[in-house]
Amino acid sequence: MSPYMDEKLTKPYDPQATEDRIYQLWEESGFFNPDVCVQKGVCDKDAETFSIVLPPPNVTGTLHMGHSEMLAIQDILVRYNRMRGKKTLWLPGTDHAAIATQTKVEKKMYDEEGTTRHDVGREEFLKRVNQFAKESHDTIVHQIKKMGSSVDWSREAFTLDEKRTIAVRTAFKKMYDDGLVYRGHRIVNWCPHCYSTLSDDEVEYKEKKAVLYTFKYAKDFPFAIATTRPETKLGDSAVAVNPNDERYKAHIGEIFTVDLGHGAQTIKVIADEAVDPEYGTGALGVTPAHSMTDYDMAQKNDLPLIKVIDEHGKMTKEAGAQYEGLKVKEARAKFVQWLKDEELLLKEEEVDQNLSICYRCARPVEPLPSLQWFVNVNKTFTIPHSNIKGVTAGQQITLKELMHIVVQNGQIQIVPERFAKIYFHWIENLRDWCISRQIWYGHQIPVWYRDEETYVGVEKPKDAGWTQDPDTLDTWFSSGLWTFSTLGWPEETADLRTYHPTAILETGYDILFFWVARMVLMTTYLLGDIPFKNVYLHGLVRDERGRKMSKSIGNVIDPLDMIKIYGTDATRMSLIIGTSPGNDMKLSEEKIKAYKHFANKIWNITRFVVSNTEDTDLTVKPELTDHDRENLKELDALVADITKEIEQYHFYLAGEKLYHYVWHRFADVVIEESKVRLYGDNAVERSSAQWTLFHILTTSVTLLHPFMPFITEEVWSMLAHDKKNLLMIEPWPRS
RNA sequence: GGACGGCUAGCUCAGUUGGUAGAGCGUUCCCUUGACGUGGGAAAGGCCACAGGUUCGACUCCUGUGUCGUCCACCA
Repeated sequence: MSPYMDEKLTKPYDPQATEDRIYQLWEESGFFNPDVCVQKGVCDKDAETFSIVLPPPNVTGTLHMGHSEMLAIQDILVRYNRMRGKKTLWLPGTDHAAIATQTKVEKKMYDEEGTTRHDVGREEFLKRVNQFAKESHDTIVHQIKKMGSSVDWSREAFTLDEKRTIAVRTAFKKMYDDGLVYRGHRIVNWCPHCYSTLSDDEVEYKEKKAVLYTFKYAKDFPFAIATTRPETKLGDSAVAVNPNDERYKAHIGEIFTVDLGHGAQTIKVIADEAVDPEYGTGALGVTPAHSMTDYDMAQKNDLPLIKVIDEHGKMTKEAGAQYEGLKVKEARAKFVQWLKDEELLLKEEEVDQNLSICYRCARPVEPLPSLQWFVNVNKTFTIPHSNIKGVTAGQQITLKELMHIVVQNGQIQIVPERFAKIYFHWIENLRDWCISRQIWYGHQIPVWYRDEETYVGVEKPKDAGWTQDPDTLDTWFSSGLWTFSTLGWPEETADLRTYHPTAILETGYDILFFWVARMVLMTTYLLGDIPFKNVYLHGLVRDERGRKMSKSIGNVIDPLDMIKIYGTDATRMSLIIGTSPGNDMKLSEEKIKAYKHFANKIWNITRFVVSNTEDTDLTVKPELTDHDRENLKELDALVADITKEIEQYHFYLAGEKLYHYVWHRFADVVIEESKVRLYGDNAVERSSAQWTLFHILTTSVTLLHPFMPFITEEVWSMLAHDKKNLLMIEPWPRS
């Protein structure tokens, strides 16, 4: 018991002088690591576990408010459960973020030395990316610590480290052996600028004005077609009409030979339900090589693919000598001119078009045929064992079905619930997942070729003459394994047995498909289990006007700036209160400031309580007045309420209720009423008030700890009680 | 085209088993009271988007409309 008030308490609360010191204290205690907690008796060896994996931030990224929000929510969950006596693990790591990182380094190289990756070669380029990632890694880790995150750094992982590489290759090989991974010549989303494939989810859409051209393939062709991409028509092999369209019915099955100025081209009239008779002329030029839907029609009707656009976004030889090498737009102008000259062009009109663009560079995506690796989501395979409700070992099942069933049967609960519907809808529309990328940074595909042979394995084949597939895997392939690759899979480690499935995955709704769904896919397939029992989706942090925070608008609020000015606790509270799962939040500096005031209030309450209880032995509970009994009853009700709200993931409510209680009940009412009693000469009233104030304060900071870990830990250390432990391992109050 | 979400005090948002509404910030007035002016006290301010329906009673449930936004699909 300290007889004197800590000197710090005589001054206003200074987060800057407190937070780093406290974080170091926590780290040194080892309690972020559940093994240490077991060793030191903080929790039982057989205690119930609570585990979450940190959604790994991009290794080359910097902390933004979205990260802060996610770290705050997860830290609340983790600290709460640790205090509840669970064996609690929060496993951190970073993501190599293949294309994002590669692009960053390429840009840096180009800006600084004017070189491209091809100038320096693959090996040298990767050396540079790795170096860059390594440096950047320390920045993001430091920033995660600044948020107060109680993650177990001893278990830190990286999606591209050695262990994760083994996991990725093991997963790939298993899928290959089961026929779920295949190499095929398919129409893929191709970004000529990034020079790589994109998955369907990486394609975004933008409304744009476009010209719809109506023209005939030839003067004697019986009808016209309409298109916004005339240049692709050089690769047409059919024209499709609706089978019920009376205008064209008679022509179905006819075959025409036309010449669009680059030689003979065979056009067959086919029927397909997908054709809308109302649009354009009701007849659709089928370009199997450069349209997903046209490709499907081509498959059904056995039509040839004529690739007229190449990977650089330029016309190929097949488009004709006069077009070869031209950019798409140039070719379009030239071909339209040709149509005009030939008097084949009937109409030009402006229409709205939904243009496919690359999510990274926002440039148009070219669908084109390419030899790539895919995950087959519709192929049945035999699941060797299963912890999945409704699925038994040995059953025939598809990846799609697995993804669907674990949410359908409630084994995975999504908060807010409405996202389950969105998830199901996504699965329904899901096509095979293109997983190969033509970039260098990432997991190189574990496939080796020698002449006509193909070898798939975890290790490179021993004998000579093998060449590894140059492509790398979609970054989400490796992050899909995250909940168990971080725990040691494919080895059957104690961690894997203890902490998997994880309790909850907390992330932004914007990566529900990219990541959450892929984790479900990988885990159900590889482990026959779920990756997590709950999914909590937070909204996006926007600026005070509801706009996305972006560098170009200049409306970015940097969490580190806010931490510096207002402290981490205030920043965390501002991201928790007034928000609800799945809904975007608007953040302003004013809001953060308000919680800085709250931190100060806690500080001043502490000063008041400490200075008025210093002369008393608080370990002995005195006789309590009825009034104080009422006060404690109210506190008990608060404990029950806060516990309930956290259990239900209502952090915003728990935080708000704590704020309200501490300020407007405890400070404004209980403390105010206590003054007369503390300064009066009734000994019973006085000691009852002292004990009660002290008890309410210790309970309040305990309840507040998950939300505002720094100030509460600091206050705890200055209270004159017999509890020497850190607040972070103090048992959660019972009501 | 389909689905989903928001629409509650000037602003940002809560409101979970239906009983005519709350918080923060802001505004106005008062208070150098011995924890705190990063404070305290008081006050103003809302036909809870609109229209129907269920009900003794609806911000809360149902139907429809409007509006803003998001996601998905896609017409070439």
